Amino acid sequence: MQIDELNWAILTRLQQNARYSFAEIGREIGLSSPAVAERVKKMEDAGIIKGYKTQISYHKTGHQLKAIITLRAFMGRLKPFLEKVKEFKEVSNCYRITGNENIIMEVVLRDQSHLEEFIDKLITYGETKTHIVLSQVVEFAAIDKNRAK
Amino acid sequence: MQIDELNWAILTRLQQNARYSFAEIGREIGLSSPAVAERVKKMEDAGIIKGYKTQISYHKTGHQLKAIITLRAFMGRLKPFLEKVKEFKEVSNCYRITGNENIIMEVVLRDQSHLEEFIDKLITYGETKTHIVLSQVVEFAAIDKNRAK
DNA sequence: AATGAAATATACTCCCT
DNA sequence: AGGGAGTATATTTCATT
Repeated sequence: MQIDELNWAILTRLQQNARYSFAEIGREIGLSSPAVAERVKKMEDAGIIKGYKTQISYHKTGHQLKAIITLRAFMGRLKPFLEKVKEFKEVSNCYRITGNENIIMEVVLRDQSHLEEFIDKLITYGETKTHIVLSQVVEFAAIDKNRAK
Repeated sequence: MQIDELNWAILTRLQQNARYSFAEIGREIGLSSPAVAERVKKMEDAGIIKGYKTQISYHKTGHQLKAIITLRAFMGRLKPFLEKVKEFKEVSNCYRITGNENIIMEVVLRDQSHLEEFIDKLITYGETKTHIVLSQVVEFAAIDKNRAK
């Protein structure tokens, strides 16, 4: 499925604010609201739009720290980890990557003792390296048509 | 600001789907829609809710690869990098972290030549290490009340 | 802080082009 | 693929408790 100018205009707005109304988007790009709704529906069905998420502050929900943890899995322990990681509520994002480490994850934690606990849960799977997040410089930047320039 | 049971119930639903209507949330948790709207407004004002984002497929928007790149900045080059990184459209997320590397970023790229180009842009700022993302095991997991258990 | 009601706005469905 | 009309639903505002 191709993404034309109008669909990019829609995607730009929905990435900014997922609660943008179809009517408002339509007004801005010169389309009726059913037309916007139909385009959005098609982009959802095509998998271009994957979902609508609310970002919440980890800090204001009682979590003092965010960390990036890499894992270099022991022989035969990668698969069990991949099964288990979905159950770890601390993990916001987890990627399988190339390189010396197999896994990189973003975790949100109550405090340092919670970090300690969490690292302990990982030791049966592999060697870990922990990096505490000091600040977030860029957060969830939108993908735009000209990203690839 | 405290987050009571009802607010957690709202946050859970909005994290699942940012386009959930207040009326529907209200029906599920036993509140009128103005009550839900008011609670959401307060959580926005308090900074608990930071925004509503649409997730789009980088693959289906013409980007073949995602990578995690770490940067170990040269002396005096961290600050210039922090200014500049916001302009790099390739960067979705960028964190300042503790440890041997100062910076970790998630980047979305057209193809390998685009990766090469991008790494070239970074060489004046520091040493980089690149990890190609093979798959995403956990994506944007919701923060829930019991994450911290 | 929540409700119910009224006014406004939006979304959805259907038909037409 | 989009417009327009009609209906249903949602949001917003406000008075009340």
